[in-house]
Amino acid sequence: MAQTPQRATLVEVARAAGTSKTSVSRYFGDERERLSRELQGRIAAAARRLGYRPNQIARGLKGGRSRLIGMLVADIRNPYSVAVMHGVERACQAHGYSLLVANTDNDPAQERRHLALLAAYRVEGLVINAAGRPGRELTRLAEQGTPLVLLDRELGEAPADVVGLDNAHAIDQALDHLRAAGYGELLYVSEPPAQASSRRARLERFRHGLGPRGLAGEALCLSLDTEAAALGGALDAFLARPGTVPRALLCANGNVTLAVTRALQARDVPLGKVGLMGIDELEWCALVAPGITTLAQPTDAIGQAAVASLMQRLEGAPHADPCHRRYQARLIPRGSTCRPASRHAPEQETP
Amino acid sequence: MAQTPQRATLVEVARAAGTSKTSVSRYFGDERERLSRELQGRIAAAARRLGYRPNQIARGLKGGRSRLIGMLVADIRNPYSVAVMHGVERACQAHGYSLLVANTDNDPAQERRHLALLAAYRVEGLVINAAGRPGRELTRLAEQGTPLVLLDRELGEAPADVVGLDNAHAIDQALDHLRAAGYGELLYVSEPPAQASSRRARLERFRHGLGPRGLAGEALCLSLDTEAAALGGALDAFLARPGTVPRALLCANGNVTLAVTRALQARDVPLGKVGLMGIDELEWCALVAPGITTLAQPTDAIGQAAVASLMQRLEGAPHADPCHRRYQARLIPRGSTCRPASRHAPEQETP
DNA sequence: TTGTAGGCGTTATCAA
DNA sequence: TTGATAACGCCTACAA
Repeated sequence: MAQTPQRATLVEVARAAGTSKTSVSRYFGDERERLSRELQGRIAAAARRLGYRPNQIARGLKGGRSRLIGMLVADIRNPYSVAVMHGVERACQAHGYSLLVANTDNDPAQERRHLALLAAYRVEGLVINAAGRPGRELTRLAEQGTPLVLLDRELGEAPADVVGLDNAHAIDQALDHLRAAGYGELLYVSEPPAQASSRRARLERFRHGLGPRGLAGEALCLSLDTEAAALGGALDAFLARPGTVPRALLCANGNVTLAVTRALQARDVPLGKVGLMGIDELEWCALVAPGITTLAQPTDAIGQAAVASLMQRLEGAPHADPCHRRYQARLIPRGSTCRPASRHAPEQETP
Repeated sequence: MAQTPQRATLVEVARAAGTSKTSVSRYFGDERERLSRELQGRIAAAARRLGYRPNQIARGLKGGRSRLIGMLVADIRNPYSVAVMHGVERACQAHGYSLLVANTDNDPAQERRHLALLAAYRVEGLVINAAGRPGRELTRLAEQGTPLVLLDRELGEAPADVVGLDNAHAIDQALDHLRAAGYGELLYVSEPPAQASSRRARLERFRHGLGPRGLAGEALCLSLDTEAAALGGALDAFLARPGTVPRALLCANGNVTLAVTRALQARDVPLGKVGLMGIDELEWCALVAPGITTLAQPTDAIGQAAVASLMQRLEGAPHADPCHRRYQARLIPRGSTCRPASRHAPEQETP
């Protein structure tokens, strides 16, 4: 019971197999072929008997290769973040890396701390899905040679690849869809754009996309955490406005869709009569009657692309110019954008 | 641009500050007070100038303390898992540890691989929310002194603490609530119980809890991945059964609730007339009209308790007997368990 | 208060 | 095909 067989080390295996550290190291490295069949057998037996596992920490120390990728996530409970993270993790694994995840809960202080931590573990690359406030820290990391990938936000300061949604096109898709469905007056609801470039990109495209399509509309930016009450008021005002043009709400992301749906339900507003559409597909969007129209992001592809980008710089051209990879959203039309009056065939899903 | 200032090391800082490795080590360790104010200043300046960050990998090598906690998650896209993970991560951080997350996608092969990986990184403790198939690996880890905590499943083979829901009491709460709401015939829907002890515990309690309450019912166990079609058939059969006793469905976890809700909606079954209740609170349960009654798990507390358990063994009594921590669910009554006919005041939420 | 020397488990560079 | 030996960056006696 109190017996603690201690973790076996390379030397112990070597001793047990009657050989040298070097050979054992070669066996567990990628040079197994250089060893005689017989030696291989002895080492294998000894290792199994002792339950030996190479110490990745020591390994990382020597080679300077931690085989770790870090990921900074602003909100780990956000389904979008998790979906992307899933793609990132699978891709890391496929490349022989492990993923060290740090959640910041949208707190700049934690962001800074976690960034330092990831640096301390000598992650070989970094996927960032957070505000990126500590631009200085990031810049230094980049200068020291750590490849950076930003998810859905540009930082300007640090040289980094960017992977994310084609925001402009996504907004275009939304506007086109809403117009085709007969809605003429829109309210765009977003979280504060200051914190993320993708929010700015979407907001801007919304504002500029109205006129050319003959749509009216305005944007509402608020923090879901601190200004929840304001949302209700704004919705009331929007819905009570005089006029007969059909109105619709466009939600800038999944969190907003959730908050708006709650607010509408609290007001007994039937979905569809007032249009509702959101960026980000969530598992429940089909369940809330009559179904909420969404633009689904290819989260898995985005995650994989992020890692691919890191790998490229890790193995290939570390100092190539930053590149952008923009992915297309997929429209999933549902009842929340079919006006009961003029219900017509829903658009086709983009394949 | 092509300038790569390389990462600074302890020795370089020492040289730059005109002192020895030891003092710099002390400065960044927990012995800053032993240094003269003046030396502290020199070291601080040099470190800042060089952008020095202690290498956690090297640090871990010497002391054998990686300051890493590992977490094995069966399905990282499951909101329950993520919620617990959130608690785990925060707790780790509070104790000065980082969390290395490994997602297995419910695949035993990946589970084995990831377990080996976590071991290779010398995680000091392990939180396990997966099938735990490789019992041998776990047993060895435990024998080698790595504290283990199982989330919501017992393994028997390995000595490990268990943290999770008080399954028996949760089922009791569900049965009591459904009976009080006037439902007399129940269908319990669960994923295959073979893979997790908590599923077995819930299932068993369900079966034994019917009689004493004068309820009729049966259980349906199927894999949501491979037997989705069977679910629809079983629901049809249950709903079409002759008799007038009000019927209700009890879902063993959030995934089941989602699948069942989809199936009911595809059949245009109004919630409430047929009762629906699920274990696990999900953000959309309030949104699907008339609201789905759930039993919420205290995920944050569970996550924190898991880490607390690890810390206790890490710092205190490593070989104490395995202990169980069971947390109570909180009933959130909603419209899906109010029969339209005999609608009565909803029960009070447990605080 | 400060410094010296050795070692943690591994890989890499030699030489045999 | 094998092995001795020196790093890797840090921590920790021990000594001054």
